[in-house]
Amino acid sequence: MELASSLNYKPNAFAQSLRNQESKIIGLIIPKIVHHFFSNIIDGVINSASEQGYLVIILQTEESYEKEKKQLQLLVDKNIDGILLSLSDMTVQYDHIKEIINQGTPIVLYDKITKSIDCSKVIIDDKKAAFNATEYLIKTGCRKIAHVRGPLKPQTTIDRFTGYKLALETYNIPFDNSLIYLTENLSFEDGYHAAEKILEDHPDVDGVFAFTDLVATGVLVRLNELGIGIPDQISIMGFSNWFLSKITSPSLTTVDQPGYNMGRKAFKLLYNELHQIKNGEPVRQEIVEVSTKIIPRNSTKQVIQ
Amino acid sequence: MELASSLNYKPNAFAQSLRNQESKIIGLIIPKIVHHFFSNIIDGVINSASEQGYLVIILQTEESYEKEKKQLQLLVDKNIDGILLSLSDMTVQYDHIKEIINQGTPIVLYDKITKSIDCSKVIIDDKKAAFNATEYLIKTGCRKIAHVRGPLKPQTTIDRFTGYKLALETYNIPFDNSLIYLTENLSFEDGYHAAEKILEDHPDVDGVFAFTDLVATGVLVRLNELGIGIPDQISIMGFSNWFLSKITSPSLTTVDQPGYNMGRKAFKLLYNELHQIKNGEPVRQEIVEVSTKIIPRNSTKQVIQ
DNA sequence: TTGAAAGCGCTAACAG
DNA sequence: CTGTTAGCGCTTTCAA
Repeated sequence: MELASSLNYKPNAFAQSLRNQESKIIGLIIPKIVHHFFSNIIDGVINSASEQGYLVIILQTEESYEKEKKQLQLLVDKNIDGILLSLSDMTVQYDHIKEIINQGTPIVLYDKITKSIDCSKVIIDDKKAAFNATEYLIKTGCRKIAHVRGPLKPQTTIDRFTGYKLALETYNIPFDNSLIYLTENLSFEDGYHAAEKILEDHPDVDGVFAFTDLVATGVLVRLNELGIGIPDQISIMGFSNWFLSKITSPSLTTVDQPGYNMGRKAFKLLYNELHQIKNGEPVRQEIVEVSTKIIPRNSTKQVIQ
Repeated sequence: MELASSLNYKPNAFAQSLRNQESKIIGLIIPKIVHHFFSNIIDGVINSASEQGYLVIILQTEESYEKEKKQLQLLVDKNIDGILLSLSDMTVQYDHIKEIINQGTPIVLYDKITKSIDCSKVIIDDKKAAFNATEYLIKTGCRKIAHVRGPLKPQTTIDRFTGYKLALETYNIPFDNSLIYLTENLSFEDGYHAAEKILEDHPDVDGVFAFTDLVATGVLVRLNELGIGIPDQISIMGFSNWFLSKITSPSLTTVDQPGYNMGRKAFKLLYNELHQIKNGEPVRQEIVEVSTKIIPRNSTKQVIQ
């Protein structure tokens, strides 16, 4: 041993991997890296992984089903030990994922998940969070609340829409389908244009609940440009607590979605499975729910007591 | 071959790596993932890497010299084929990097570099870009321009400071050291507090050139709060063209620093070296300069013709 | 307790 | 041109 360290011996990672059938590398598949929420996820995953001696390969799906399949295959072909995956918005069929799990590579889903796959997951309760967000708008006096939602298929967009609807029902506000605005890309521009349509269709709207902060920011900037008072005439509620929500004028009230923590939890679940597999223990699927909370800022009015 | 594909044969990546002494994995070391500029870098690197069949392991230094050393070692121990590195702000000594290069793992520096290491680099001309930014403020009528700079040691902060100073000289504006504000973390909060100090020390300042958009945004938000007219009383110039600079009120004039492209170029340089090494060709160091440009927005006045 | 050897799965070299 | 084999460097097993 002394000789080894005096010669500055370092074991060869390839040979170790070949022999032990493990790489100490995991894959992290993300829809889009440049989104603030997802870069927080990456941060959490990388930090907790490195605490356990794992490295992380990152790939993006850019919301494409084909890319999701391709990136998963790349990771499996490299014999990584496990995968953290957030589904692309285009993914509605899950055989490619189930197959990988069946072949022995554990997958943990986070954020954008599906009930159709039996595996560990890290989620937030989107329905509850959207309910709370909408309820908050109602409690600040809003009565005609538009919802700028995302694409039809993903579970998150469905759940947040459902939560919105449920809050209206609970407070006896009639649901009006023409107040629902569908956006495809969940981009700043989508929000920007949605704002115009909302005003055109419903000049008397007094609140907007957007699917995510980026969209909410688009709405906010456009309403500002059009001289609409925020929150006096129209209140805006975002979702995710992106960094930018702190610096809009007025600052954006939003739902905090703790990406860093979700990243850490997701790695933890994967690590546990890896551990169980190595020790020949039965693998326990776990579903961890991370809690959200409303961050009151200045795009909404005071709650009426 | 038919039999192989009918049995769905996939070569074992561990054995391939062991045999060929290459992993087709590269390492990317980044100061802080959650910064918009760096997530663009990641995006560019991952995309161009995957075009050539390479995967990317990402690690952060969080501006710590110790972490930089540690992360480099982790990558080398995993036998990755090469490393893309942006120096931490605390790194002033480069032996750990030179040693890795000497032992045969190619390193390409990007963004935060040093002249002391002889290797391929992707840079912008910080001095020129800062000169242009300051010149732009002068041409819009500013005469008393504060500079919120970063830490003393990194080359980028030095170069941008030098460019600022040079522009003042060129336009016969006396340099005043009390207009230089040092920030340690280059954070939103740093800018926020700097704004207060600037006003306190120099109520007649008419322009602020900040080291980066995050700092500029902090300045902008605080000046807004204090009722200062932007750009009428004080103009603000950022640096990097982060996404958030588009959505501040007023929107922030800034210098576009093309992260995505820099990421692509950096991978390209590394790939070329890898190629040259494999073919036994002499390795050519290259220094690629990516051009920047000013993005005029509403935190500055019109250029006086 | 220490030491030797088999084998992980591939590729490149070499023999037939 | 096809088929066999050595060896990459490690770990684990088995023998001494």
